[in-house]
Amino acid sequence: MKTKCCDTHISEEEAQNLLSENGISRTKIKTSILLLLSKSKKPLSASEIYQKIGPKNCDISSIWRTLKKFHEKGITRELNLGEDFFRYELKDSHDEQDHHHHHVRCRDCGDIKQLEECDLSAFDKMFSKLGFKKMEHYLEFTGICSKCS
Amino acid sequence: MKTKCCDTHISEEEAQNLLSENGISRTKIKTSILLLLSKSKKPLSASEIYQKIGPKNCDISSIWRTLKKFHEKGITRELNLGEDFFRYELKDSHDEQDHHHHHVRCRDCGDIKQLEECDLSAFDKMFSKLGFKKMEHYLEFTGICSKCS
DNA sequence: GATAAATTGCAATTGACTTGCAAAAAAATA
DNA sequence: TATTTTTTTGCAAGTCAATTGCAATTTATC
Repeated sequence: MKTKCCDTHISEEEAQNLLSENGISRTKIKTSILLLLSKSKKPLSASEIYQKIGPKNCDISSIWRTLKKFHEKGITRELNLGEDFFRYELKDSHDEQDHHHHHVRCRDCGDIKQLEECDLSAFDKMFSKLGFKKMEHYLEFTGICSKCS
Repeated sequence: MKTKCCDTHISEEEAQNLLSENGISRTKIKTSILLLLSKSKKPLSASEIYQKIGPKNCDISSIWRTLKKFHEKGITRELNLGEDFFRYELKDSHDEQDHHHHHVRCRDCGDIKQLEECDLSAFDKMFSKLGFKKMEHYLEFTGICSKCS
């Protein structure tokens, strides 16, 4: 089953299939979180998800456990956009190479936009198109060092 | 006065001058933090600094306040290397353009190395030279959006 | 439908980071 | 140098994201 990270509505049935395919119980909360992530135009934080589901309908700890499990299973990506918390988005499940994209966040209002291209030189034009100024970027690498592999 | 971000020992006097130049009180703690950052081969976290200075010799809140002030004055750079805390390094005080570099962090042992070049295509070679594998990179942008400027 | 396994809510806990306040140290002024 | 003003410090308490133990509930398995 193919899913896209943002702004792609998946049905409740598709969400449940995604859970089954990954050996995860098909519960109300997990389905809801998948639907929310698929509908959102930007990656969501745990507390945003919590607010959307409704504090009466679930506990924040259940959301954290779900997000952790999704991340372990490779269903979602955990993003740090320079805020002091993480955001989560669905991975494209048919994209073996994990063609992740990037985001621009306004340091003033916090608005987040998704970038469609991933060539650094191309970014500049895109930023002016988007109306963004005073760009700063954050680029870091992780890997497995020689001692550990 | 010229300082380099990592692995450059500055003297106590140089550290104190750096403080004065930036209108910051020349206290023992602030001088110590500058010296530690200049000596370290990798960016340091607040708690690493706290351990090195010695918990009996200062309070962690003073370290946080100092790091915050250094950051405000542009003396240091605040880095998020995909951990759940920040690391700090000295900026090169004579580098007007803030030619920041990047880092590789081993997802296994946490070891951090500094990259000397900043051309994305050049990174691949460097990683094999460093013996790093299974690279992942984290690239995000922030800026000021049209609504806010 | 009964049993085993996983998930949930609740409450308590950790760890990064912040803040108010009074005492101590540094800077400014005479 | 002595005195006043300003800044910094330690301590304690607090915030907020994220984690964990446990008993009750739900889902999966047979």
